[in-house]
Amino acid sequence: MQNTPDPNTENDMVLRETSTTASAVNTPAFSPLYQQIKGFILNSLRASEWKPGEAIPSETDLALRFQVSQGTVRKAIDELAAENLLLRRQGKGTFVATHAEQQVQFRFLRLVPDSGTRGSEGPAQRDIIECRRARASADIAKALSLRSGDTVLQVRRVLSFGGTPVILEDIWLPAVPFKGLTADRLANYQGPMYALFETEFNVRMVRADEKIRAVAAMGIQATLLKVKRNTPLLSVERIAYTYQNEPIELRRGYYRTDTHYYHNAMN
Amino acid sequence: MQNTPDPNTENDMVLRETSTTASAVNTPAFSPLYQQIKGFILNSLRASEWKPGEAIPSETDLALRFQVSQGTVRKAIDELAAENLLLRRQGKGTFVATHAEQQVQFRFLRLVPDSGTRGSEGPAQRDIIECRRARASADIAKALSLRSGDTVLQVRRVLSFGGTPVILEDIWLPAVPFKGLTADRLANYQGPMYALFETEFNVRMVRADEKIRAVAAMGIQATLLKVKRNTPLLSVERIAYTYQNEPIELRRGYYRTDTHYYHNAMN
DNA sequence: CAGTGGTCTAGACCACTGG
DNA sequence: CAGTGGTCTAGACCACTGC
Repeated sequence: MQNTPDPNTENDMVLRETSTTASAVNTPAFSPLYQQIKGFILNSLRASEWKPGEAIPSETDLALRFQVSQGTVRKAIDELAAENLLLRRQGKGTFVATHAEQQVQFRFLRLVPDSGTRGSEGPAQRDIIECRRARASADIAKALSLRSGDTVLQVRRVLSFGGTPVILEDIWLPAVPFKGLTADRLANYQGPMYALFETEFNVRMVRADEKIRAVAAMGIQATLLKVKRNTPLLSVERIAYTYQNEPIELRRGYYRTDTHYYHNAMN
Repeated sequence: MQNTPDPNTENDMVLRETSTTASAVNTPAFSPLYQQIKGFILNSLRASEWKPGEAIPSETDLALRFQVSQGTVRKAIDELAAENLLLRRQGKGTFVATHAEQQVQFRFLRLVPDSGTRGSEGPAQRDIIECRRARASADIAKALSLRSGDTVLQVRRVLSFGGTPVILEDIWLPAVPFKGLTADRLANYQGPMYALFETEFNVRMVRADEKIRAVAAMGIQATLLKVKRNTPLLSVERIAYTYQNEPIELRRGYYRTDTHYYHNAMN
């Protein structure tokens, strides 16, 4: 195979067809090979062809499959690894990232204790206050790309560290992909909720957006977090996305920041 | 030049000397070539050999200089670009990142208005309330890696959007690198403060850590931000770092979050 | 030991910028 | 047009893992 891909080569795995037609105006739409391979891998991930924690085919495998050089596959995987979708382990292989791994657990939880690091307080105590089916209000529906009135699951829980309640969260999930989720299931599962979502519902959280505000604790919040009314709390509204930027979870959290702080590292 | 670097080759720019001695035990300390090149570039940046906004030598230049292939230089630059230290522009060159660029302005300010995007409210109004020399207290000194009692500059300012005060900030800077900084200089400068630091004091902010809490507005804060006492405010403590992870600024901000929110995008 | 990812090369060609 | 970064190749060898 020459340096310049030969358009006449057949059986070329559908790739390499960037802007062949060269018709009239515009439509350059140049898309590098590695981007196309990235797209293919992304599709396989989305289709759960390779599951979180499993290894994907080796670089040489994929290179053969796509009829490209290893370096090209490598660049595609590099980008996916940089986006935390894949995890490379030298000598072993490339693996689909998962929230179940010890190291990257609570990847989206930025609250850390004033002294010590996360985990130094021991495991969090998790109390499910509520778990019920409901109809999506307009704002919930909008956040989750649903229609108003669609069925959603609503979960309310409190996380405590060392016996002190620190986080109160209301979580909304579209009912369809999470069919069968119950309070029991949540309460009995060890490990992060997002790990449960992966193993039980084939939903992997890939990205999240948070809007953070300072608010005064209202009645329920004050009660559940055991603080006085009007205590300042951090309000954290999170929308989490799966592959392809589909919103799949809305979470409204209230954090006590008298013993913890929200940490944001910016590069 | 063969594929395997020949240790006998002379005049090799000090590079390529990873673990030649191969003495007794351990000390593998394998360091890839591209890491060494990355280190060299980092040193040049630190030494202000190439200034923010300027182009660094081309990839082919650097490859010749280090006697390595272009791909190796490329990988070094790739990583630095991913860390936002360099900025690649196809057809033009690779540039030292700067806070003066329109696109990446306010890279560390995560507060955005509830409606519209940042900047949609027009430029911020900046009022310098105070700018004075002081002695570093224990906690300030610790944050800036100084000794208690060392001279620091303290700046207090208010940022307003559409006439409403939204941000109150206290800023501490070590006096030495910022010699000559005055309230006038700050007040008259157009553009982000970090851009001023680059051009006037050769200090480039490269990374920052923020600790975020919800607090109740105290007297001074309430007055300057024109809110009632005890209004919940976002407390944002930032430590900004230059190259080599030297802390160079401590900033304690109080943000009103009734019309704005702190945005955190997590990958 | 074979198999994986990680580094490095030398060279070709493409896409973009500006004079 | 020359010069820059961006893509791609084919092949070599290194570092690490586990059987």
